Amino acid sequence: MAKTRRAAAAGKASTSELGAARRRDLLEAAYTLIAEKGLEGLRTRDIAARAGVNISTLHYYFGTKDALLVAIVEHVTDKFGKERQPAGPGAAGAAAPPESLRAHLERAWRSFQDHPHLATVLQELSLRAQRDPATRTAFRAVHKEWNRGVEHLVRQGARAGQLRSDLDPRAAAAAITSFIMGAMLQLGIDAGAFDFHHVSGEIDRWLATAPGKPARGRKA
Amino acid sequence: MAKTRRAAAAGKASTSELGAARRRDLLEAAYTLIAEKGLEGLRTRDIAARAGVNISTLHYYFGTKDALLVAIVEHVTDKFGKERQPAGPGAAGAAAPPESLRAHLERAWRSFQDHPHLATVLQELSLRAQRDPATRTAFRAVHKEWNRGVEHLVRQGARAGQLRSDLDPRAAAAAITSFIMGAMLQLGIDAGAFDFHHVSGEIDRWLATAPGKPARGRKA
Amino acid sequence: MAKTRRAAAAGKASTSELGAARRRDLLEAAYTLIAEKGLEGLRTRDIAARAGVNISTLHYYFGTKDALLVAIVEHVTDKFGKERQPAGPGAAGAAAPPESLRAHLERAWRSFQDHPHLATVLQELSLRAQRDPATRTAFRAVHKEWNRGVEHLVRQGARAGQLRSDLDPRAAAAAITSFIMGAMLQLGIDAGAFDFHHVSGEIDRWLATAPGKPARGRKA
Amino acid sequence: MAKTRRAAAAGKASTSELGAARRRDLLEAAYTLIAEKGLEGLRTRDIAARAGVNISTLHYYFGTKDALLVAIVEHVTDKFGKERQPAGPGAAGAAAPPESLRAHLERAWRSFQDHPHLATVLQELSLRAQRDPATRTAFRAVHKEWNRGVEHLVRQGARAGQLRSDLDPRAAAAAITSFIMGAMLQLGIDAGAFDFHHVSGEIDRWLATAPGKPARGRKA
DNA sequence: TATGAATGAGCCTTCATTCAT
DNA sequence: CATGAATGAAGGCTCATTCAT
Repeated sequence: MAKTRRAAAAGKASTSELGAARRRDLLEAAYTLIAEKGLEGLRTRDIAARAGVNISTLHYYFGTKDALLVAIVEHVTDKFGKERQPAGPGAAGAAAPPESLRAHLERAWRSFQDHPHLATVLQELSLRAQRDPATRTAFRAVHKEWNRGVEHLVRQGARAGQLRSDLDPRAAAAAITSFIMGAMLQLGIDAGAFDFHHVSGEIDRWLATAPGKPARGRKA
Repeated sequence: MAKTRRAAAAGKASTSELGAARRRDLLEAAYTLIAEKGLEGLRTRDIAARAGVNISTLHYYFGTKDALLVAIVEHVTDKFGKERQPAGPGAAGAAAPPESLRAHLERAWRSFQDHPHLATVLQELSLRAQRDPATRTAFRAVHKEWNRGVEHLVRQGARAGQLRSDLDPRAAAAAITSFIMGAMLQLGIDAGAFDFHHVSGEIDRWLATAPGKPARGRKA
Repeated sequence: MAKTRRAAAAGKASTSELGAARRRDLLEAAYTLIAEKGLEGLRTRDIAARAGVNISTLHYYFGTKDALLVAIVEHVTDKFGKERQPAGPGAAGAAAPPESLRAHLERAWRSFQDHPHLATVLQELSLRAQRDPATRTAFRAVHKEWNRGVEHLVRQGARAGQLRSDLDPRAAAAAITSFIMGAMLQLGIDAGAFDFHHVSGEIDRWLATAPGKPARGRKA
Repeated sequence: MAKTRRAAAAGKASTSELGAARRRDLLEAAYTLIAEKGLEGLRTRDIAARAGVNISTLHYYFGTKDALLVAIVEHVTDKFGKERQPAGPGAAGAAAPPESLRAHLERAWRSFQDHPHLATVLQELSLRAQRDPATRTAFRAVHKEWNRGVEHLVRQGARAGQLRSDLDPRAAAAAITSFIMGAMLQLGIDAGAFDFHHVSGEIDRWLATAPGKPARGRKA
């Protein structure tokens, strides 16, 4: 792998409804397996088996393992995007009350809770992105969009008086997204020693207008 | 790999001075290669080749690739530990003036700058730790020590009046270390869109007693 | 195959006596299999099996199927060279009586008779040489040497008064070697319709000084 | 391939005009690809692609790759036959002046020059014929016809007094056709070291009545 | 202590072929 | 007639590991 000898000749295959379904099945299978075994332990045979198709079918749809991996990024983007949708700038147009930063952190947390694989897969892909240009390109979009979303939240919070007015929205967003990613990493290493709720509460307090009392948690 | 067919029978070999040197050479070679190719692309043959020994020699010293990987964690711990030493709790006993949080962030940053491989290797191992118990166990120590170090810093900063007094030191430390790890990840994906200095400055401002004006940076 | 992704990293492996033997075994196995199944049907697994070693051993010694194929050319060169040795320019230095052209043709014929695979393998490689530069380079040497040998024969024959004096030795040699190769091809297609003895006798007669009577053969 | 699991059930399909055209397109595509990539590199998908049809269509018309290959022989026979037509026995009935042997060689040469693929394909099929009975059977006809044609030429030349009277027409024809085939092989290996014109001139001289002076060519 | 040689298990990919539409 | 989708059976190659020396 790694050095794609032949640019994926396939990928075009998804004309029919059924073809699209097969593609989704394969991507979903790959997604789950990445979470379970890591990219290091990902085998095309296993993907095909879990999707209930022959391994040749996988190549028929994606051509190459590398190509499938790139497609996975988009797949995850969709998954992840849907989770964060309510916070997206687009949703802000409605009369819906702006979501607080705290709520965003909570929802991000819940999202990872509900989709236990998401965090792992995201990290795996992040790492791969550092070495593989194709993955990187595809992955940047996710990050940009995510950062922009949080930036928007911060701006709203500040305007609404919920957050300190001296915040640099862009930098704050970068800090927050970084924190979330790092938190996932630490949780993976030592779930018992890291209380997401508690820590995210602390962060919220840093940014809040009225500095409430520090929460007394059992661990942090 | 993964399922070690035969528990590492070796590992005992490091009695002599020369043996210890060979071990170090191999570990250093592995360390560099992990940074360059990732765990996914790590090959025992390459490690041996870079260390200038036969591949059998590698197995003589480490028995198994898995065993070598565990040893790598300790190796990295040492490396990383030395970098952070001045900030370590142990160093606090001296009369040395307490380091500011800002300084810590800056130094962490510089440390990654000086050792460009460190961040990558740390991430790779973090990810592996999530799946491999042996790695996890070995890796937890690093994180715990690191978190404790930062916690100590926060406590000092608060006591010295440089940081807000209402901080939860433990949670703050967890947040900060998480941020640093996440920042490394984001930097790997899109170095151009992430200004570590600027963002860490923002964080520093959140925790500082006197909320200075937000820095006007080009990007964040 | 075809486009060697990685230039054969191996090939160096033949230091010891035993290693050289393994190499020879593998080449001999490949040689036989090419004759039996053709290059089209040549499988590395079969080669290894016939040589009585694991397929990995084959790659240990040759690195690539392509590399092995190039090595085969040299192997065949040796085989073929030994057969033609008496006619070689080098052998002419001795007091040995010069070999007649007829004798050369006869011996070439007997050589192919004794080594039934030789002709087939030679043809397969000739064909491959037209497309693969590596094979071509290695194969040109054989042809050049062969042509030179026959040219020498013609010159000697003319000088000795056995062959017509107006021959262009170089052109005659080219014609003769071409004839032999083409004859092998025709024999492969329709052995019953091609009597090598008879035809080569005819050619000999064309070049001879005293035009003897045409041989009355059963078929030609 | 090789061992056809299911005897070609198709092949019957060519009733309509359009069907015949499709067949021709596919054969022509296969013919070109054999010349370009060799039988070893011939892929049914490539053939279909070059013919502008789906790969299933190929199987609809020929059933099997093997069957298509047999059909190719006939296709080539036609092609080759048309080129040699003026020299064919059939054409001899007319009052057309008999073609000289030299002219035949020249024309054969020009034919290969004009149809650069022909020689290659012929050789590929010759080789295949040695192993595959079906191909062999189909291919023998071509050779027989060709040999008979040349034999006819020789006979005419002798009768007309242009060629030596002591020739064995059958053997001479076999020698000449063998030479041509071998020459094609050598040309493929080392075009720079083989001057067809010069060499065929030499042969012509051997057979001619009046032994002219050997041509002084640059190379042979 | 160190290594050259050898291997078993497995990986990604290819390709001729089939079948429902 | 023609095709898109799917597959079984390899095929070349890799890699961690072993073992005699």
